[in-house]
Amino acid sequence: MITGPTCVGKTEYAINTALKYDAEIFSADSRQLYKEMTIGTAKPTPDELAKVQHHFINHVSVSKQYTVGDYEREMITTLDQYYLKKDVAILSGGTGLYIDAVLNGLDNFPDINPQIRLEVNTTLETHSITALQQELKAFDPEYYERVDLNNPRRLTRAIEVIRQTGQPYSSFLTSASTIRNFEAECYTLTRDRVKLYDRINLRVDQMLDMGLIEEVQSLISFKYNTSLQTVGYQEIFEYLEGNISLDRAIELIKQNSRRYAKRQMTWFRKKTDWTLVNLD
RNA sequence: GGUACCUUAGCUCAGUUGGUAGAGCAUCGGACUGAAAAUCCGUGUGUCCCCAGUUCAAGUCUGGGAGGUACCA
Repeated sequence: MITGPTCVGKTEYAINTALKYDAEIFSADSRQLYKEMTIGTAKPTPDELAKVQHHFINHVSVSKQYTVGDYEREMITTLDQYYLKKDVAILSGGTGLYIDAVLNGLDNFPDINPQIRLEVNTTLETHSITALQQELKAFDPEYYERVDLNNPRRLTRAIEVIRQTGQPYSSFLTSASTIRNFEAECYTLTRDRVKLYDRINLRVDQMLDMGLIEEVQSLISFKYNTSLQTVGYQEIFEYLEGNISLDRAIELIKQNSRRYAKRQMTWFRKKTDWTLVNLD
């Protein structure tokens, strides 16, 4: 497994590693999954994709709602098949939750009726987050004590599970790792902070040269889909709608990419058994 | 050259009647179990431009200086 913050150089490193071990690459990137998002997600180039077989890149359409659960199930099925013919697989990407899902598995949750999520979101909008907090306190006091009570995403998730199943959300959490039929060697790529930020800034400028604005323009009808809740896209939407200048949009993309990188590093820092590789 | 206004955190700025300073953003740190490039939480000792004066006490009042902006010549 190869990970690291955005723009650290995972793509190249993964390809070289894959070539060395005669392996194929399995992406753990929640945005490169989408077919229509290419420039803004810094996907591997066609040349790079041709060098090594890639999986889970250009995997679904932006119009689809794709979840970590979908990802875990499909990945495990795909890997089971893959290991019949090859010994080494390279898992590469920067989405920490997706990596955990593959390596350790998620707990089993029932499928949620989409109608229920809509209802929970309606509660959130028509009342306030307080209503969700109270509901959580009543039906899952244990989780109520632990969650960020101001985090609407976390509360809606917990409440939708509670409403769907009639059981506390926390009752589904076991924190037990799923036993996989493979062994993982984990590497976190890093760079000096300042150099990483320089690379991010440069790459954003390159995305613009490659036609980021046109790509975002073509996706404007999907603006509210989960897939498009993505750095590089939301800012350009704002520019296209005349809310901010292009310079401001570019500045924001750089800044939000930096913050994203920082959040990734926070996530990876906890994984003390992963080997750090400084590329500087 | 004259007049007015401005100079406080990396940036934009608040600072009431004098009691040694605080917001937003940035930065930095953290959380994270099917929306995760999402979402949420926490984080501010800075020659208050400089020098002198008044005062028990000056970011705040007075004088001088430096820099900036606008208008008038």
